[in-house]
Amino acid sequence: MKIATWNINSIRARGERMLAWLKEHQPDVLCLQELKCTDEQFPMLDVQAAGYRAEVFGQKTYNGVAIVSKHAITDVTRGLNDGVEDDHARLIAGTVQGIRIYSLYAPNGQEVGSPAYQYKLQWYDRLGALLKAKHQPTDSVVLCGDFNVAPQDIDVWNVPLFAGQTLFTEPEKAALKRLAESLALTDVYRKVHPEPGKYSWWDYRMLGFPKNHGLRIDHHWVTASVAARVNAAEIDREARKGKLPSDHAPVWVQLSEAT
DNA sequence: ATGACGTGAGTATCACGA
Repeated sequence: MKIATWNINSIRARGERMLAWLKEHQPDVLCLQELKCTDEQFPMLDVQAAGYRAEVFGQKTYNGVAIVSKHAITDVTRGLNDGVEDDHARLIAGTVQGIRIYSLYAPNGQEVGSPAYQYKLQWYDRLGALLKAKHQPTDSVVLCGDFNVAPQDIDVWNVPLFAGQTLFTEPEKAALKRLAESLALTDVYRKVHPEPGKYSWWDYRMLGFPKNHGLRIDHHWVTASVAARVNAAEIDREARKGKLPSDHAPVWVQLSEAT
Protein backbone atom coordinates (compact mmCIF):
# COMPACT_ATOMS: atom_id res chain seq x y z
CA MET A 1 0.00 0.00 0.00
CA LYS A 2 1.49 3.29 -1.16
CA ILE A 3 0.45 6.42 0.75
CA ALA A 4 1.55 9.78 -0.64
CA THR A 5 1.19 13.36 0.57
CA TRP A 6 1.52 16.50 -1.54
CA ASN A 7 0.98 20.17 -0.83
CA ILE A 8 -0.30 20.98 -4.32
CA ASN A 9 -0.53 24.80 -3.82
CA SER A 10 -3.82 25.25 -5.70
CA ILE A 11 -5.55 22.26 -7.25
CA ARG A 12 -7.03 24.49 -9.94
CA ALA A 13 -3.57 25.64 -11.01
CA ARG A 14 -2.13 22.11 -10.86
CA GLY A 15 -4.93 19.64 -11.49
CA GLU A 16 -3.23 18.30 -14.62
CA ARG A 17 0.02 17.82 -12.71
CA MET A 18 -1.79 15.87 -10.02
CA LEU A 19 -3.56 13.64 -12.56
CA ALA A 20 -0.31 12.95 -14.39
CA TRP A 21 1.35 12.09 -11.08
CA LEU A 22 -1.48 9.73 -10.12
CA LYS A 23 -1.23 7.95 -13.46
CA GLU A 24 2.54 7.59 -13.27
CA HIS A 25 2.92 6.63 -9.59
CA GLN A 26 -0.39 4.85 -8.92
CA PRO A 27 -0.48 5.53 -5.17
CA ASP A 28 -3.22 3.78 -3.23
CA VAL A 29 -3.79 7.03 -1.34
CA LEU A 30 -2.78 10.62 -2.08
CA CYS A 31 -3.31 13.18 0.66
CA LEU A 32 -3.50 16.73 -0.68
CA GLN A 33 -3.06 20.11 1.00
CA GLU A 34 -3.54 23.74 0.01
CA LEU A 35 -6.30 23.01 -2.48
CA LYS A 36 -7.23 26.73 -2.39
CA CYS A 37 -10.70 25.85 -3.67
CA THR A 38 -14.21 25.10 -2.49
CA ASP A 39 -15.56 21.54 -2.52
CA GLU A 40 -17.49 22.38 -5.72
CA GLN A 41 -14.31 23.52 -7.49
CA PHE A 42 -12.42 20.28 -6.80
CA PRO A 43 -11.88 18.29 -10.05
CA MET A 44 -13.85 15.28 -8.82
CA LEU A 45 -14.79 13.96 -12.28
CA ASP A 46 -11.16 13.99 -13.45
CA VAL A 47 -10.10 12.14 -10.30
CA GLN A 48 -12.82 9.55 -10.83
CA ALA A 49 -11.88 9.14 -14.50
CA ALA A 50 -8.35 8.33 -13.31
CA GLY A 51 -9.72 5.45 -11.20
CA TYR A 52 -9.80 7.22 -7.86
CA ARG A 53 -12.33 8.62 -5.44
CA ALA A 54 -11.83 11.60 -3.15
CA GLU A 55 -13.05 13.09 0.09
CA VAL A 56 -12.59 16.85 0.13
CA PHE A 57 -12.60 19.55 2.81
CA GLY A 58 -12.22 22.78 0.88
CA GLN A 59 -12.77 26.46 1.44
CA LYS A 60 -12.56 29.59 -0.65
CA THR A 61 -9.07 30.98 -1.40
CA TYR A 62 -7.02 29.38 1.38
CA ASN A 63 -6.15 26.01 2.91
CA GLY A 64 -8.20 22.99 1.81
CA VAL A 65 -7.29 19.31 2.23
CA ALA A 66 -8.35 16.06 0.60
CA ILE A 67 -7.84 12.31 0.61
CA VAL A 68 -7.70 10.73 -2.86
CA SER A 69 -7.86 6.92 -2.87
CA LYS A 70 -8.15 3.88 -5.13
CA HIS A 71 -10.02 2.13 -2.30
CA ALA A 72 -13.09 2.93 -0.23
CA ILE A 73 -12.70 5.76 2.29
CA THR A 74 -14.91 5.31 5.34
CA ASP A 75 -15.72 7.20 8.53
CA VAL A 76 -14.67 10.55 7.06
CA THR A 77 -14.36 13.48 9.44
CA ARG A 78 -13.57 17.09 8.59
CA GLY A 79 -11.83 19.49 10.95
CA LEU A 80 -10.88 19.14 14.61
CA ASN A 81 -14.47 19.37 15.89
CA ASP A 82 -13.30 20.32 19.37
CA GLY A 83 -15.70 23.18 19.95
CA VAL A 84 -13.11 25.86 19.19
CA GLU A 85 -14.26 28.44 16.64
CA ASP A 86 -12.05 27.79 13.62
CA ASP A 87 -13.03 28.11 9.95
CA HIS A 88 -9.71 26.87 8.49
CA ALA A 89 -10.03 23.70 6.39
CA ARG A 90 -6.81 22.04 7.57
CA LEU A 91 -7.68 18.47 8.52
CA ILE A 92 -9.58 15.58 6.99
CA ALA A 93 -9.51 11.98 8.17
CA GLY A 94 -10.72 8.73 6.66
CA THR A 95 -10.14 5.00 7.02
CA VAL A 96 -8.65 3.14 4.04
CA GLN A 97 -7.99 -0.58 4.21
CA GLY A 98 -7.92 -0.57 7.98
CA ILE A 99 -5.60 2.41 8.34
CA ARG A 100 -6.83 5.68 9.82
CA ILE A 101 -5.35 8.36 7.56
CA TYR A 102 -5.17 12.07 8.39
CA SER A 103 -4.40 14.61 5.68
CA LEU A 104 -3.33 17.78 7.44
CA TYR A 105 -2.17 21.26 6.60
CA ALA A 106 -0.65 22.77 9.73
CA PRO A 107 -0.81 26.56 10.06
CA ASN A 108 2.23 28.41 8.73
CA GLY A 109 2.57 30.68 11.75
CA GLN A 110 3.67 33.83 9.87
CA GLU A 111 5.87 35.89 12.24
CA VAL A 112 7.14 34.49 15.53
CA GLY A 113 4.92 35.75 18.32
CA SER A 114 2.11 36.84 15.97
CA PRO A 115 -1.51 35.73 16.45
CA ALA A 116 -0.95 33.27 13.59
CA TYR A 117 2.04 31.81 15.45
CA GLN A 118 -0.01 31.35 18.62
CA TYR A 119 -2.80 29.77 16.56
CA LYS A 120 -0.26 27.34 15.09
CA LEU A 121 1.01 26.21 18.50
CA GLN A 122 -2.55 25.85 19.80
CA TRP A 123 -3.61 23.96 16.66
CA TYR A 124 -0.86 21.42 17.31
CA ASP A 125 -2.02 20.84 20.86
CA ARG A 126 -5.66 20.60 19.75
CA LEU A 127 -4.68 17.93 17.22
CA GLY A 128 -2.72 16.05 19.88
CA ALA A 129 -5.77 16.07 22.14
CA LEU A 130 -7.90 14.72 19.27
CA LEU A 131 -5.46 11.87 18.63
CA LYS A 132 -5.34 10.95 22.31
CA ALA A 133 -9.14 10.94 22.48
CA LYS A 134 -9.65 8.88 19.31
CA HIS A 135 -6.79 6.37 19.30
CA GLN A 136 -4.50 4.01 21.13
CA PRO A 137 -0.80 3.73 20.21
CA THR A 138 -1.58 0.18 19.04
CA ASP A 139 -3.96 1.46 16.31
CA SER A 140 -2.87 1.77 12.67
CA VAL A 141 -2.70 5.52 12.12
CA VAL A 142 -0.95 7.65 9.48
CA LEU A 143 -0.73 11.39 10.04
CA CYS A 144 0.60 12.93 6.85
CA GLY A 145 0.73 16.32 5.24
CA ASP A 146 2.41 19.69 5.48
CA PHE A 147 3.43 20.07 9.12
CA ASN A 148 5.09 23.46 8.54
CA VAL A 149 7.80 22.49 11.03
CA ALA A 150 11.30 21.23 10.28
CA PRO A 151 11.86 18.84 13.20
CA GLN A 152 15.67 18.64 13.22
CA ASP A 153 18.76 20.50 12.01
CA ILE A 154 19.13 17.92 9.23
CA ASP A 155 15.76 19.02 7.85
CA VAL A 156 16.95 22.58 7.12
CA TRP A 157 19.40 23.58 4.37
CA ASN A 158 20.97 26.40 6.39
CA VAL A 159 20.61 26.05 10.15
CA PRO A 160 22.08 29.44 11.16
CA LEU A 161 19.80 31.20 8.64
CA PHE A 162 16.66 29.52 10.02
CA ALA A 163 17.57 29.61 13.71
CA GLY A 164 14.69 31.31 15.51
CA GLN A 165 12.66 31.67 12.29
CA THR A 166 9.13 30.39 11.82
CA LEU A 167 9.01 26.65 11.01
CA PHE A 168 12.19 26.11 13.02
CA THR A 169 11.63 27.73 16.43
CA GLU A 170 11.96 25.67 19.59
CA PRO A 171 8.27 26.06 20.55
CA GLU A 172 7.20 24.75 17.14
CA LYS A 173 9.60 21.80 17.33
CA ALA A 174 8.36 21.09 20.85
CA ALA A 175 4.72 21.24 19.69
CA LEU A 176 5.43 18.71 16.94
CA LYS A 177 7.29 16.51 19.43
CA ARG A 178 4.32 16.61 21.83
CA LEU A 179 1.99 15.70 18.98
CA ALA A 180 4.16 12.72 18.06
CA GLU A 181 4.34 11.60 21.69
CA SER A 182 0.55 11.76 22.03
CA LEU A 183 0.40 8.53 20.00
CA ALA A 184 4.05 7.36 19.92
CA LEU A 185 4.32 8.36 16.25
CA THR A 186 7.44 7.92 14.09
CA ASP A 187 8.64 10.28 11.34
CA VAL A 188 8.98 7.33 9.03
CA TYR A 189 10.64 8.99 6.01
CA ARG A 190 13.52 10.04 8.24
CA LYS A 191 13.77 6.52 9.63
CA VAL A 192 14.23 5.17 6.07
CA HIS A 193 16.47 8.07 4.96
CA PRO A 194 18.86 9.25 7.69
CA GLU A 195 21.05 11.05 5.15
CA PRO A 196 21.18 14.88 4.92
CA GLY A 197 20.04 17.05 2.01
CA LYS A 198 16.53 15.59 1.82
CA TYR A 199 13.85 18.28 1.57
CA SER A 200 10.20 18.48 0.53
CA TRP A 201 9.82 22.24 0.02
CA TRP A 202 11.97 24.79 -1.80
CA ASP A 203 11.36 28.54 -2.07
CA TYR A 204 10.24 29.64 -5.53
CA ARG A 205 12.63 32.57 -5.24
CA MET A 206 16.41 32.79 -5.49
CA LEU A 207 16.84 29.48 -7.33
CA GLY A 208 15.87 27.57 -4.19
CA PHE A 209 15.21 24.26 -5.93
CA PRO A 210 18.26 24.08 -8.26
CA LYS A 211 20.46 24.98 -5.29
CA ASN A 212 18.63 22.48 -3.06
CA HIS A 213 17.93 25.24 -0.55
CA GLY A 214 15.00 23.47 1.05
CA LEU A 215 13.19 22.34 4.16
CA ARG A 216 11.70 18.94 5.02
CA ILE A 217 8.29 19.95 6.34
CA ASP A 218 6.05 17.34 4.67
CA HIS A 219 6.02 14.15 6.71
CA HIS A 220 4.31 10.85 7.51
CA TRP A 221 4.07 10.37 11.27
CA VAL A 222 2.85 6.81 11.87
CA THR A 223 2.05 4.45 14.73
CA ALA A 224 4.24 1.42 15.48
CA SER A 225 2.09 -1.10 13.60
CA VAL A 226 2.37 1.00 10.43
CA ALA A 227 6.06 1.76 10.91
CA ALA A 228 6.75 -1.98 11.05
CA ARG A 229 5.21 -2.35 7.56
CA VAL A 230 7.19 0.42 5.83
CA ASN A 231 9.55 -0.96 3.20
CA ALA A 232 10.26 2.19 1.18
CA ALA A 233 9.86 5.98 1.35
CA GLU A 234 10.75 8.65 -1.20
CA ILE A 235 10.48 12.35 -1.97
CA ASP A 236 9.68 12.78 -5.66
CA ARG A 237 11.93 15.66 -6.71
CA GLU A 238 10.88 15.12 -10.34
CA ALA A 239 7.45 16.55 -9.53
CA ARG A 240 9.10 19.82 -8.38
CA LYS A 241 10.65 20.35 -11.84
CA GLY A 242 9.26 21.89 -15.03
CA LYS A 243 6.88 24.78 -15.65
CA LEU A 244 4.85 26.16 -12.73
CA PRO A 245 5.35 23.38 -10.15
CA SER A 246 4.07 23.43 -6.59
CA ASP A 247 6.78 24.62 -4.24
CA HIS A 248 6.39 21.25 -2.44
CA ALA A 249 7.30 17.80 -3.76
CA PRO A 250 5.18 14.70 -3.14
CA VAL A 251 6.39 12.34 -0.41
CA TRP A 252 5.31 8.70 -0.35
CA VAL A 253 5.74 5.63 1.83
CA GLN A 254 5.21 2.03 0.77
CA LEU A 255 3.70 -0.47 3.22
CA SER A 256 3.83 -4.24 3.02
CA GLU A 257 0.54 -6.16 3.36
CA ALA A 258 -0.92 -6.30 6.86
CA THR A 259 -0.13 -9.55 8.67
C1' DA B 1 16.75 46.89 -1.23
C1' DT B 2 12.80 43.51 4.30
C1' DG B 3 13.09 42.40 -2.22
C1' DA B 4 12.88 37.53 -4.95
C1' DC B 5 8.02 33.75 -7.00
C1' DG B 6 3.36 32.15 -7.23
C1' DT B 7 -1.84 32.02 -6.31
C1' DG B 8 -6.47 34.05 -5.42
C1' DA B 9 -9.45 37.86 -5.49
C1' DG B 10 -10.58 41.08 -8.70
C1' DT B 11 -9.11 44.06 -12.38
C1' DA B 12 -4.62 47.49 -8.98
C1' DT B 13 -2.71 45.73 -5.76
C1' DC B 14 -2.77 43.26 -1.50
C1' DA B 15 -2.88 38.84 1.68
C1' DC B 16 -0.56 34.92 2.24
C1' DG B 17 2.69 31.32 1.78
C1' DA B 18 7.40 29.25 4.39
